[in-house]
Amino acid sequence: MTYDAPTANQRSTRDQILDEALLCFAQKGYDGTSLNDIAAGVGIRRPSLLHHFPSKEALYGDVFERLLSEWLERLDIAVNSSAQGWDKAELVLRACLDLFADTPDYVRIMRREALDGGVHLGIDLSGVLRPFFDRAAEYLQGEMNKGVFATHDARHLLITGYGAVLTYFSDSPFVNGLLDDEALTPENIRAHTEHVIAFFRSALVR
Amino acid sequence: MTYDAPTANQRSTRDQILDEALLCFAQKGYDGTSLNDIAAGVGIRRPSLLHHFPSKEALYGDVFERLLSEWLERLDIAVNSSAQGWDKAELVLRACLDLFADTPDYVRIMRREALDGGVHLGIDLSGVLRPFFDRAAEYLQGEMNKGVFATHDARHLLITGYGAVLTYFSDSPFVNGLLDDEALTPENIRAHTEHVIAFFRSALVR
DNA sequence: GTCTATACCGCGATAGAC
DNA sequence: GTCTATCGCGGTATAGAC
Repeated sequence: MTYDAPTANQRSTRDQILDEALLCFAQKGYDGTSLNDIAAGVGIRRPSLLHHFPSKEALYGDVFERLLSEWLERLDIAVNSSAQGWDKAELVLRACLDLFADTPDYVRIMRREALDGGVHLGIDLSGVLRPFFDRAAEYLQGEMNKGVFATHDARHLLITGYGAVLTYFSDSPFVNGLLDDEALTPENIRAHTEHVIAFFRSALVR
Repeated sequence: MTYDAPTANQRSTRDQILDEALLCFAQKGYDGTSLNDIAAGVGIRRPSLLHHFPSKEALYGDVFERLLSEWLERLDIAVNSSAQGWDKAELVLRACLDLFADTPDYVRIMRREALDGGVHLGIDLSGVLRPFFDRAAEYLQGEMNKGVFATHDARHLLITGYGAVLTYFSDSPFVNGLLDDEALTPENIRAHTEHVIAFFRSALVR
């Protein structure tokens, strides 16, 4: 029998902290989360946590950065695909919905940041997403002008879409109560995803 | 000249506290708001504030109760109107959108509570809104069955609508950045309201 | 009804031993 | 890399004077 090397599926302490921080920040928000909560979840003490990250703010920043890079990566693939018309819009919708289904905690943090106006981040969140927003608005407007999509205000349509896509996941504790069922079961997530796709399709495609 | 009675437009200290608390809780959340913040906004000291409300939680509860009663009151009027078909759906949408346009802070608190799952309230928030939700789902399903509305999953449609109606107001700091303009100017609110109405109309009415 | 003073706790952060 | 110990700050809440 060989020497006990760390098993491959054993994550590093730093990654465990990032995972636990994601969970706590998503559930209780920045101010509602203490470093004690996170450290306890990992099984270490608070000073040990601060050995890996210089401050609470820095830890939060790293959590958010991971979120944002995954989101932008998936968005990039969908946006740069060769699909046309509705197919492309559906690809973008699914890219977001699938990511959010995989990691609903991302959505809750994202929503909290939108509510707070990004005060906990050094970066300008809207600024980062603005290029995607403007490009999407241009695309929608183009398809409307060609008569492929029904006519709506492209920018307000995007905001409505943003709200529709995020809400089911971000407000899942509330949705649980409305549905009297767990919102985030695979079946319910699937049902909601297909609903959102069909709904936007029926509003846009003539 | 008569004796200096409190002028009519001078609100009581208690009401001033409720107003300031609404503002703070909406902007910074429950955990992000200190009683010092609220007291300072009113121009009194923290202990004086605790003379009017027994605790932070009780104050928050009163703020939320005021919000909820106004919302339910406006919803009741719309729901019990004699309108039929799309007209009734539009009345309900406008009842919410108009209230939220008047007091966007209500929306931000409501959203924060939905995110947190109602932990700061003694009441069951979803439980209070559930009767409206169920009744609305029945109505939509009935109109779909009659062929007045296009067919969608009624309950998921309501959640999508909830998200679309709240998001523009709740996430206004983020929307500011996307639009590169103040989301909550009267003109922009009006544009968004009309967009949401038209959008849902085009998805539902055949 | 508002004030001062204070008790008590948990927070983020630092220093230094092992 | 993790720990104990400690600091300073700000939080909620209470007691009592005016």
